[in-house]
Amino acid sequence: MSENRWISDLHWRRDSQQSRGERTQNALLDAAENLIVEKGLDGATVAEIARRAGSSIGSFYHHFKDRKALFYAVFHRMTRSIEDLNQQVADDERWKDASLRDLLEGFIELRLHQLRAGGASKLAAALVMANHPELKSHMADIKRTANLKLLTMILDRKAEIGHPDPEFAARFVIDQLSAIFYARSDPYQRQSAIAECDDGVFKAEVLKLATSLLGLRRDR
Amino acid sequence: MSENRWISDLHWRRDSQQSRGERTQNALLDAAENLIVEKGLDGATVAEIARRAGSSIGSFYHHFKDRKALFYAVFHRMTRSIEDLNQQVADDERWKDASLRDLLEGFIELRLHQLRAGGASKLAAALVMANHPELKSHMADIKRTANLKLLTMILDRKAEIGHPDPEFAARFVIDQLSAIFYARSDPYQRQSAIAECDDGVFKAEVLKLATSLLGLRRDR
DNA sequence: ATTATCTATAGATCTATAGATAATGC
DNA sequence: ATTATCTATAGATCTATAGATAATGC
Repeated sequence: MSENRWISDLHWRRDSQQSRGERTQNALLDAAENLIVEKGLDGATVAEIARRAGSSIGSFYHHFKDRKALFYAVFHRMTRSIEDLNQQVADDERWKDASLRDLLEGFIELRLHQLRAGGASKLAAALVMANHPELKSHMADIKRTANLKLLTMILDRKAEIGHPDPEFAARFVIDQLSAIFYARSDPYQRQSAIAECDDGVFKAEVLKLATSLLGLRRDR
Repeated sequence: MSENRWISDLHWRRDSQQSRGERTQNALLDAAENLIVEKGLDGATVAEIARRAGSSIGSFYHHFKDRKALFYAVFHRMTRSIEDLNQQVADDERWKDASLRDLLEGFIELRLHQLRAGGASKLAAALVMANHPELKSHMADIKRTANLKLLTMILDRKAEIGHPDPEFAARFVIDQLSAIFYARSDPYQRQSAIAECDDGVFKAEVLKLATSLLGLRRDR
C-alpha cells in the first residue's frame, strides 16, 4: 500500500497489525461517514462514532491520532476511489481505436459505474472538505489532472469537433459532464429527472448533450 | 416584512428596534458567513463571530436566541434571495409573448444576474444546510416549486419541442440548468471553463445545450 | 425608559489521555 | 510479548447567562 502525506506524518492512521484492528478501523470510518451525512460534522463526535461502530473512545484513539485524523481518513478513502477511476480513464491502450464519440460514451459509462459503487462516502467527504479547507487544494489537483488528461484525449480527436473553438468547447463539455454527474449523485436533488431516470436514458441524454456542445461531425 | 417559521418561533432573531441593532445583526451575519466559508461550521464559534463583527458575546445573544438561530438566519437570508428570483421568473406577464427560446434565454439571464449578486452567502448557506439536515426539506420545497413552475411554462410551449418525450426532455433540461449554474458558482471549481468564461459566452453555450436537449424546432 | 452593549463566568460538552485488562499470533 | 480494547476522568473549549453599564430616541 503506497503511503502518502494524507495518511502518514501529521495525519496518521495507525496501520493495523491484526485483522481485528482492520475491522475496527473500517467500522469507525463507516460509522463516521454515516454520522456525518446524518448530522453533519458537529454531530460526529468521537464518543458517538465509537458507540455506533460498536467500539470505544480508547480504541478510537488507538487507531487515529485525533479526531481530525479520522476525518482525513474518510476524505482519503474517497479520493482513492476517484483516483482509481481516473487511472482507468487515463489508460491510452483502452482508447486506441476509439472515435471521439466512443471516448465520450466510454467515459460516461465508467463514471456511471463508479457512481453506483460510491454511495454516502462522497457526500461525507465533501462535508469533511468543506470544514477543512486545507484539503480543497488536494481535491482540486486530482480533478485538474484528470480533466487535463481527458482534454488531451479529446483534442487528439480535434478533427471530429465542429465547434469553431474546439479547445473551449472541449473544456466546457468536460466541466459540464462534472456538473451533470454531480447532479445525478446529489442526494438533495432526488425526484429530479437527472437523478431518477435509469442509466440507459441518462447515458443517451448526456451523450446527446456532449456531442451537441462539441458540434460533433457525424462521420461514422 | 413577512415573518415565517424560519425566523420566528423556535428560531427567533430579534427584530431590531434601533438602527444600531440592525447594523450589529448584519455585521454578525456577515462575519458568520465569512467564517463558515473560511473555516467551516466548527470554526464559526460564537466568540469568533462576535469578535470579527466588532461585537461581543453578550450582544450576540441579545440578537439571536442561540448559535443555531444565527445559522438559521444565515440560511434564511440566502433562501429569500432565491425566492425573490423565483418570483420574477414566475411572473406570467413578463413572458406573455415569449417563444420557448426567449423563455430559456430570459431565465438564463435572470439567474446570471442573481449569481453576480450572490457571493459567499450561497456557500455558507449550503454548509449550514449540510450540518442541519432539517433545513433540507425547506430548500427542496423552494426548488421543487420553482422547477414545477418553469416546467409548466416550458410545456405551455410544447409545440416547439422536437424531443419525442417533451415532458422528460423539459425536466431533464431544468435539472441540467441547475447543475450548470451550480458549477458556475462553485468556488472550488475555479479555473474551469464554465466558471471562467464571460457571461455572454456562458449564455450562448448554455442556450445551445438547452435547445439541443429539447430538440427545439427552428421556426422563428 | 427602552434598547443595545459589554465583561466575567457558571455549566455543559467534548477531546484526548492514563492506566488497567483482554485478545491475538508467533 | 505485542496489539487491541475498555472505563474513568482530567483538561480544554465553547455556549449561554447574569448583571452591570452605555447609548438611543420619545
